[in-house]
This record gives sequence, structure tokens and C-alpha cells, in this order.
Amino acid sequence: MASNKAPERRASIGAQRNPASEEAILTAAAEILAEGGFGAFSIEAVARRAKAGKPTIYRWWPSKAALLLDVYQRQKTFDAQPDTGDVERDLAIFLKSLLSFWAEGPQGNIFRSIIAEAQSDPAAEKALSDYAADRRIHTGEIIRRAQERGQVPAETDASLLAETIAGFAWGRLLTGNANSPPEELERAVHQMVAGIIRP
Amino acid sequence: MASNKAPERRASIGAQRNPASEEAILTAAAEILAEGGFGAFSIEAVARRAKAGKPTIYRWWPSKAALLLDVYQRQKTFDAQPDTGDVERDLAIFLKSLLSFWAEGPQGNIFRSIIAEAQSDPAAEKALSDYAADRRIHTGEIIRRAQERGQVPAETDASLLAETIAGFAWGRLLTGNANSPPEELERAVHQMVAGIIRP
Amino acid sequence: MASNKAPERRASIGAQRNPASEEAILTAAAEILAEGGFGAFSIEAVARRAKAGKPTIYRWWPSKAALLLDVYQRQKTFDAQPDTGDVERDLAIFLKSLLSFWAEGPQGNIFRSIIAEAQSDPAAEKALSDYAADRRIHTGEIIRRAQERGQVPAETDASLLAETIAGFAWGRLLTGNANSPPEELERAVHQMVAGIIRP
Amino acid sequence: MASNKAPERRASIGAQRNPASEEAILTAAAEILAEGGFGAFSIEAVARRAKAGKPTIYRWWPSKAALLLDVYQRQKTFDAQPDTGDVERDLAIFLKSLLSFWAEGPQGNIFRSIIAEAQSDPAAEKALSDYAADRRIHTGEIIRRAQERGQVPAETDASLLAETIAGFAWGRLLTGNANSPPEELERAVHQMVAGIIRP
DNA sequence: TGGTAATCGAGACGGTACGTCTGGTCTTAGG
DNA sequence: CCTAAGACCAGACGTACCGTCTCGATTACCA
Repeated sequence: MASNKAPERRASIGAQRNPASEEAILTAAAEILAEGGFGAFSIEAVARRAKAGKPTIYRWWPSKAALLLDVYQRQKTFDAQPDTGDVERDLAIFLKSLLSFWAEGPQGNIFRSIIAEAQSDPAAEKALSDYAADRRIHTGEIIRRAQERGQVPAETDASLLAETIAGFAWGRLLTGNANSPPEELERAVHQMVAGIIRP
Repeated sequence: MASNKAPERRASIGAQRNPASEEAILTAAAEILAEGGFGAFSIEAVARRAKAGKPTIYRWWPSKAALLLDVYQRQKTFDAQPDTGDVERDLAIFLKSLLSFWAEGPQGNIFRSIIAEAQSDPAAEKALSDYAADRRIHTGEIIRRAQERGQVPAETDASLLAETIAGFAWGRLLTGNANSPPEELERAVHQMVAGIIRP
Repeated sequence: MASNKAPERRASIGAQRNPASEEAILTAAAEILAEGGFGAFSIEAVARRAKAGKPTIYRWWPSKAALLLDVYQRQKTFDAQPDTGDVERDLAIFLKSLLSFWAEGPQGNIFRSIIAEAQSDPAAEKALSDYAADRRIHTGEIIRRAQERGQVPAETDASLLAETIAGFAWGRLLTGNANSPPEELERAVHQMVAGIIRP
Repeated sequence: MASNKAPERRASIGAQRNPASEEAILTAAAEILAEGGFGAFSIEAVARRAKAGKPTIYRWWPSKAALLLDVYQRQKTFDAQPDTGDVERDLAIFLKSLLSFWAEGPQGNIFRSIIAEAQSDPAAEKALSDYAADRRIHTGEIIRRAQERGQVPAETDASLLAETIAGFAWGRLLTGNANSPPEELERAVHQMVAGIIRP
């Protein structure tokens, strides 16, 4: 991605964090995840590619998970807040955008890695849980706007629906099915929104 | 005549798989996962606890993931097929049972490990994807029964709803929130089933 | 060496040693040693190539060393007993023949393997020591003939000279220098026989 | 402030070889060879006894043979250069000293191991061959001194005689007969030096 | 003539060691 | 006090052999 052929040593710049090192490390980590997935991701590999010392990494990121999260948040530019005036359409756009975002760039691989890491590292689990809650609030805005419009009853739990949609997306990502046909996703959203009970 | 120096050794029973070894290995693996989670799970550790040789494990389970799946399927006795005559109630029971099942026994930890492993091992990803599809069919039966009763329209995609519910459960499990208040789960199912659009 | 393309299984011929198996095993062992040296030699490899069961090998040869010795003695056709009437010439012929014999065929590799094995297996050490003593007697005949002719004093220790020559040959073999120029070997023998003290 | 959980650990001393580790590894290796011979010698065992990581060993000694040679040269204090004024006496002292040196200390076992290893590892073979050539030059000095005195003709090949004596000693060592009666060794040297041809 | 006994190939068993990789800690030398 | 570098111990990885065991079959020998 970022070409990295600096022939010169990247020495200390004194008693402070060297932004060039941070940059090189995050870039290297992202490239490794994009190229080889979670299996290829190790602190050793990152240090090797970034031409950094392992302690430099450990100094700033206490765990593999912290580095992963930093990489994800740095890359992440996904911020779909569709507002067509129709909640179903908005949510369908959101879901389709999220899965394409994961399927097309390296971010899908990175986020999968974070989830994987969270299954054995409690700190990563906590971070992931917090991150998910935050995203729920964010996504919930779509629904809250519909509530303000009167399209959705006030007693609807926006967070719970946001969680439902996110859970669906996670399931696809984690089983290697992030690349889903749009119609299917639209159908899924339609069922969530319209319900299935015969009127 | 046969000297009995090591009476507890589990020798070969000829050119065929020894069920006692298989048993010991699966049991050891399950115990390790229950006690220490995925972080403590290694082929070495399993071999040590099962008093088996590493090659014996590799002979029958080509990868860590294969062993994990075997352990999960062996333990798994969760087979809720509630049939109260009301689809929402059935699905709520299903979701609550699944999450309790994961929260209370070791199976939650084991399944989390499988998902984690699937993020770096393509074979595990495939196995997980297949397993999920299979479970979807199984869970879909609840909805198909409702369709036969006329409670749910025939054009509803049962598999997609099953996936939605499963995705929700995965999300809770993977963020360490398998232990959820039942009312919340009921509310989630209610929204999925009844929809959120104002009539 | 012996072509071995028997498509049929080599079954038991009753409660007795099957000569076809013995043959196949010794042939396979010799071929492996000739091709890959001691490093490639393992009971597994022999069993594989001979299409024999490991227990069949262990039944008849209690140790790797026993098999090695059997292979060596089966191959060994070196039996130089030159008798030109001149002891120096006889011994030079003997030494040159021995080293060519080792350098040209597989027997050099096999004998090196036996010596190597003898360094960690006491049984092999004993067998090697006995074998060496036996060969000493054999080689000593050359000198004893010279004593009978009156060319060599009666008090000369024939066995000790035989050992000296054998030791020289071993040294060359074990350092990978079995392929020595004949003149050098003649010079070595000349010094041993004629002495070095100024008359 | 520095937690002292494992005060006896031998940590890194920076980006450079830690002499304490080298010391511990060589000592452990020597002890294992002295106690159990070549059969007990494995990198695992050395690492275990030295409380070192295997990679630390592989970092500095690329092969088992390299470690063996280092151990031998470190132990080796045998440096007999007798100078009595009589070449036969000098050589007899040399041979007797060498075999006692091998028979009494661990060095015999170590050197046997090196020879054994050289039979399957080409690098070890080369190292052994070079080492033997070097020792030949060293031992040859005894003979060259005699040549200067005029006791031995100038045309005598000192290296070849040194090789003869060394070969004799190797033969004894490798067959487990390092512990030889001195008279026998004296007789052997006498024959080599005085020749056997009737005047 | 039928039962016993030893053989055969095959291959699984619990183990040990291999040589490599990574984890996380520590120290150095230089800015 | 930071930086790159890299050594340190620890231990998991997946593979190759070790020597032992049991299997089912195949025969020779003996009752």
C-alpha cells in the first residue's frame, strides 16, 4: 500500500513517540492483514516489515488486540448514514454498504481478526463489546430518525434492531460470506422491518 | 508372562483406530476448552492431558479446527425444537435456550473457539459455514411449522429469519454477552417477528 | 539392485521365517545405505521399501546395528589375500584394494554406518570390535607368510601391524577420504614396513 | 519496581551474545556426553539441562556437529609435545597420553560422538577432516624435530606417520578399547618406527 | 483332517526429538 | 527517555522415527 523503501534507519527523535514509527507499524500491520489474514498476523511479522523493534510495538500497544483495533479504526472510513426518508431502504443500504465495505477492502479481514482475537483475549473482548455498542448507537440513528418522522413507533428498541442487523452482517463475514447478493440482503432487511406475522 | 510395568498405557489395538484414544483425546480437549478457553487450547496440551502422542491426534484430526468441531458436535446436545403453537413464543424459547446453553456449559467457549479458528483457517471456515447452514435448516423448521399452520405467509424466507436469529446469538456470544436477560431476548424476537413498521 | 516389482503380497509361509522377506529387507537396507548413507537409514524406511512390517524386521534383527552388520557381511566380497612373495607389496595391494572397495561400492557407506552406530550402541560396539579382531587375524596372514619366508622376524607382532594398517584405512574412510591416491598409500605402507629410523 | 518473579532466569544482555548462556550450554552438553554418551545427546536435552531455549542453541551452533566440536575443543587440554630427544620415545608418550586422555575424561566420549556425527552430516565430516589435518601437523612436529636432529631422514613423510599413529588411536577408541596396556602401545610405536623388515 | 502356532503385512499406539516460529521481556548503544 | 536491534527463555508447531502392540490372513506342523 504505502511504499516503504526507506533505506535509512529510523532513529529515536528524543524522549517522545516517533510518529514515523507509529505510521510504519500501523501500515505494516494493515498490509499483513490485507495480504495474509489473521493467520499471518504476528507482532514479529509486523516488527519485521515495519523495521521496528518489538519493544517499540509493545510500548505503544499493550496487546495484539490493541494494535488490531488501532489498525481498524485508522482504516475505517465506513460511515454510511443513508437518509432516503424510508427506514427500510435506509437500513438495506446500510447493510449492503457494510458488507461490500468488508468484502472489497482489507477492512473485512481486519475486523474478522479483531473478533477472533477477542475470543481469547479478555481485553480485546471488552474493546470489541464497547466498539459494537458504539456502532449500535450510530446505526440506531437511522431508526430514530424514522421514529421522529413517525414511520416507526416510539416504543421500538432502535438499539436492538441495530444489533440484529449487525449480527446478521457479522454472521456473513465470519463464515466467509461477506460477498452476498444484494437482493438477499434486501429481503433480510424487509423481513426484519415488516415482520413475518400474517396480518 | 506379559510384564506389567505400565498397566495404564493405552496401546494399539491393531491397524485400526483405537476408540479409547479417541475418547480420551476428545474428553481432554473439551476439558481444556472448558477450563482455559481457546487461549489454553493447543495440540500439545491436549496430547499431554489425554496421555496421547501428538501424531495420534494429527493422524485423525488434520487440524486444530477439525478437533474443535468434533469436540463441539460430541458435546452438543442442544436440540430445542419448541412447538407451542405460536411462532414467536417458539423462537423466543429457542433463542433463550441457545444462549443459556452457551452461557452455562463449556459449549459456549468451544463454539467461540471454532469461530475464532475459522478466521485464520480456510478449512475451519468452510466447516463452520456448512455447519451454520445445517443449523439454519434445523431452526427453520420452527418457522415452517408456522407456515403450515397458516400463522406465517408461505413466501417468508424461513432460512433468512433463522440466520437473523442465529446472527443475533453469535453477536452476544462473541462479545461475551451470552448471559442476557430473557426479557431482552423476547423483545428482540418480538421485533423480528412483528416488524417495526407502524401499521 | 535386485528388481523387486512383485505386485503380490508376501504373505506368511507358515510358522517359519520367510526367506523372501529376509531377502527383501536386506536388499532394501543395502539400497538405502548406498543411496542416502547412514542419515537416510531407518527401520521405517527399510520396512517401507521392502514392503515389510516393522515387527518382521524387529523379529529377526534386534537392533539397527544387527541389521547393518548383516547387510555388510552379505555384501562383502572383499577378500584380498595377495601373495607376491614381498610383504610390502602384499600389504600395499591390500590397503589399496580395501580403500577402493570402500570408495567404489556401497560397502564403504555401510561400514561407516556400522562404526557410527557402534558409538552409541554397546552391542554394536562389541560386534564391531569382534569383527575387527577377526579381520586382524585374516590380514595378519600376509605377515605370517612373510615370517615363514624369513622376510620378517618371528618376534614381529603381526596382529599389531594389521591393526595399524586397518586404523589407517578407517581414518581415511571416516573423514571421507577413502578415495586416496595409490602412491600415497604405497608410501604409507613403505614407512610402516621399513621404519623411519636412520640406519 | 522491577518485579522479581523469576530471579534465576538468564535474560538477554542486549543485542549481543550472552556468554553466560554459551557457558551454560557448553557445560550442559559436555555433561550429557560424559554421562550418557552420544545416544543421550540431543539438542532438546542440552536446552533442558542448560535451561536455555532451543533457538538460542540453533542461533549459535547451526548443527549438532558444530556444538560437539565446540564442546570438544573447549575441553581439550591435551597438548602433549614430548621432547625427550628420542623420536620413538616421544611418539610412544604421545600415543599413550592420547589414549589415556580419551579413556579417563569425557573427551573420549565426545570425540567418538563427533566421528559418529560425521558419518551422516557432511559438514561434520568436513570439520572432522580439517581438524584431523590440523592435528597431523601438530603431531608431525615431533617427527620434524627428529629430522632436524638427524635421527630421521629428511625424506620421511612426517604427516603420514602422524596419520598412522592417529589412525591406530582412533581404531582403539572407536571399538571401545581406548584403555590399552602401555606396553602394547609401545610395541606398536616401535614397529612403526623401526620397521619390520629384517635388516 | 482339523486345530494350533508361528509367520506375514499393515498400521495404530505413546513417545522423543527434530528444527522453526512466535510470544513477551530485557539490555544495549545511539540520538 | 525514546529508538532500532536483537538476544533471552519458553513452549507450540507439525513431522519423522522409535520400539511395541494387535489385527486378520496365511500356512506348516502335529495330533
